[in-house]
Amino acid sequence: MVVQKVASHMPTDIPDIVIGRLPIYLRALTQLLNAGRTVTSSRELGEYLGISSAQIRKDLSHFGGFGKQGTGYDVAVLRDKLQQILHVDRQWPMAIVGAGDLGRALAHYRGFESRGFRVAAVFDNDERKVGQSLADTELVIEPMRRFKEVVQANGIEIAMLAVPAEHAQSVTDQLVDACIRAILNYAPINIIVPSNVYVQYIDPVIELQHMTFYLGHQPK
Amino acid sequence: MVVQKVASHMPTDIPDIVIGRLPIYLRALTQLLNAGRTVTSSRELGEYLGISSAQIRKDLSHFGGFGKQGTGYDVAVLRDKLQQILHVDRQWPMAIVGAGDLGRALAHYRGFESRGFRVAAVFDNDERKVGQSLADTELVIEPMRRFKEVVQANGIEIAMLAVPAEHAQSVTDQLVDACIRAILNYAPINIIVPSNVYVQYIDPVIELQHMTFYLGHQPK
DNA sequence: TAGATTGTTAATCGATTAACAATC
DNA sequence: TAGATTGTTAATCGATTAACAATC
Repeated sequence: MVVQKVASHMPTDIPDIVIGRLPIYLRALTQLLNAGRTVTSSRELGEYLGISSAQIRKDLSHFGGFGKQGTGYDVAVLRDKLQQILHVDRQWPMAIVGAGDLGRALAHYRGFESRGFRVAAVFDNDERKVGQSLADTELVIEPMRRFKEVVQANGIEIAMLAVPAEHAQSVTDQLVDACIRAILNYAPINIIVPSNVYVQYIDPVIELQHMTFYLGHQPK
Repeated sequence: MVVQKVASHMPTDIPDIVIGRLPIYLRALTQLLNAGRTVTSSRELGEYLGISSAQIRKDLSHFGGFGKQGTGYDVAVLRDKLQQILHVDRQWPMAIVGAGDLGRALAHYRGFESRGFRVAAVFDNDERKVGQSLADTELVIEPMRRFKEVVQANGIEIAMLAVPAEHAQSVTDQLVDACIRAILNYAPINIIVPSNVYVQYIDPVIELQHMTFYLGHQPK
């Protein structure tokens, strides 16, 4: 999806749709690397991802020439370059807001660390949840009144929003007030933010409905 | 988002990018309806979603004229039309494959029913999990060897894939073998399917990396 | 009626692809 | 060298927007 613009203010002249493909390339390269591959080509990568080789070369050319004629790309080199371009050659501390089933699942997810992120804090306003620690983590659920303080103390700029839809906007306002700059919104609702805050949406139903259009009329 | 094509075989001549926006419109209309609104306009909807009014009118015009000059759109009527177009004027039974934290969070998610979906079965291959029932649901975790049978008995055509990346492809092959036609893949890996199977991806890290590109270089 | 807003056409804008010289 | 593949240019394709007649 990739449906709503990331933000109204784009600090580069590289098309946002190109930026959106870079993480896909990075993920594929990591897979190739794990499979022991050392070189690849735009043709191979394209066939694997269902993207034309020309598009991959064009996308990468916005950032420089990373390949070698006749040979292709060094997988490790290209992965490192993409990590730098996407600024995930470091670990970004993140806040999870909402400690329901989804927030907890995200807190336990082991796939962030290797890809540039780390869950630094979890918040919820339910007093029964505050103070609970999350199994297999160092995390303790904090109350929202401590949000700003904890965010500042940990240099957090990214929040994952996992609260019920009816609270999403008011909680978003708190995130913005605490100078959060990027929000991954799991609530199935549009949120309104200042133009210097980036928002991406994850709503499984949106993706499911996209597919049911094509599935057509006769479910068994 | 919306980065990989939904499928190589498109059964209509309406652009897939248009189809991808319809669920967003539907979600916004439901919100408006919940807020008690009875009419809206392409201008209002567009401002709310950050989309031009012309685009909304153009998108809808692929399916007919649902508005009234001078007045706009009846919210309930347009919502019903979009539900029909997207084939969510019914409930699609779905299988969840993988009963880890994420699979369980999905099984407990209360947001499917009102939007055209229902979790009909949950599967896992871990014998310690098989037979467990999921709190507040009618669901009992089934072993994968029963997948085909349960899928057929329940008329399931959609699966949500929530297994570790290293098992995603082999499990996908099992889904395809059981005639699953649409897969929502939560594993952070590209999966390969026949061209008549639709796949959508949800990978939070992809969305996060899209945003860190813009966040730039100095995390505090 | 006057004001508002649709549905649609044509113009613009931008993204993708094809092709190929350069070169490893 | 011959074969392969890059990076880039120009052509094509497709999506978005502007504009407006129709009309509620």
